Amino acid sequence: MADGPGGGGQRGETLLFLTDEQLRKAIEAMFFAYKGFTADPDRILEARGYGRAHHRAVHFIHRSPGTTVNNLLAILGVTKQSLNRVLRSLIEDGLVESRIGTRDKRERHLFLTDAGEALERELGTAQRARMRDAFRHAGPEAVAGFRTVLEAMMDPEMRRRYQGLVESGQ
Amino acid sequence: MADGPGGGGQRGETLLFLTDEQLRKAIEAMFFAYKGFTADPDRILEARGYGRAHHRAVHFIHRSPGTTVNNLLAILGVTKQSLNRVLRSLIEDGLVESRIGTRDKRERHLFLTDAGEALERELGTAQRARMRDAFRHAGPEAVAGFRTVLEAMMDPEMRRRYQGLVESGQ
DNA sequence: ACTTTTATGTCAGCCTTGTTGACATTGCTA
DNA sequence: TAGCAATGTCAACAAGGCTGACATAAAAGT
Repeated sequence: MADGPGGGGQRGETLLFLTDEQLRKAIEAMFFAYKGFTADPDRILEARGYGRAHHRAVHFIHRSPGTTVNNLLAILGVTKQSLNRVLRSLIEDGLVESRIGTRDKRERHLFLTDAGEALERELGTAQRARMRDAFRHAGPEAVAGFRTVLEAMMDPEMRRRYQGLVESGQ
Repeated sequence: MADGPGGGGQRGETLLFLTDEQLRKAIEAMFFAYKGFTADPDRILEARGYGRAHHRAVHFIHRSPGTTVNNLLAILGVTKQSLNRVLRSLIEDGLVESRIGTRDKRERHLFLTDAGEALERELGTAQRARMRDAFRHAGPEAVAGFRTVLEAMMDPEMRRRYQGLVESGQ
């Protein structure tokens, strides 16, 4: 009972006394933080006539070069029609290249062109800068806690996918 | 140098060695977690023919009953036309009540009706349950870190607004 | 060999939710 | 009384979700 705010014991099966009020604050924090999280890329994208959907596509193609359309669909969790609209404009603008698969010729493998990499760098640099500043202000223990909570908040399937991405790089 | 991943010293002016790789993981965690964060409310809203914008309006009216339209505009960060569309449907459906201000009769003070409170409860319960589960799995230190990082990630103006909300309840 | 399934692309149309610009009303304030 | 503030509303547009339907090519199964 002398555990400080939130009470508790060990990680994993902790007994936390969380009031609705505390949870509501966390919910609002998530809302406001996500606004900040997307603010910088949004500004850059707007100048180019792109939106958040383009950013997501560029990001995941950059981090997994050669990924297939189906892979991307699963990660982004949108319909192929929605993704295709975005992908088409990126290909037309010369930011993404789509190569027919060698093993399976039905698949399209997606790559960023030099121009695509340049945009990714611009977006990623801005977003990482914000994240880095937040991390520096919060300190290392906070960063660890942040990642832990975020992972616990994901849908199980997304968490699996996220952790798969983290470990294997594909 | 035996500080574990991320290195570092004390909070506030910590020296963190953050690789782009680590930051990219955090960025993806934020993306996937936000999906989970909104997933449950989205399902409930869809059944009622509402969207996320309705949820946000209902949430902030619930937490600050009697708030004005201008207040809500500032918190949500959208145009009045966009908010008005959502607000109008909520009022028409009898979830929100708009009362003319007594001191300043130009202002409209917004309240949830019983039906509005019922919807808020349904949405809030689902979202808090997810947050609570995530917090329990992560443990108290993680929760503190989570909140700290989120706050640091907000735009300064939004952080001011958020902290104002937290402390005064208005 | 034939059939089915898979991967992808595309067209059309709809919805929510954001935007800008213009304009009207009411009421506070200088 | 003039001007500014708070709100509502109309119109038009864009991004990015969605569904449904259909087409093609290639792999896989029988």
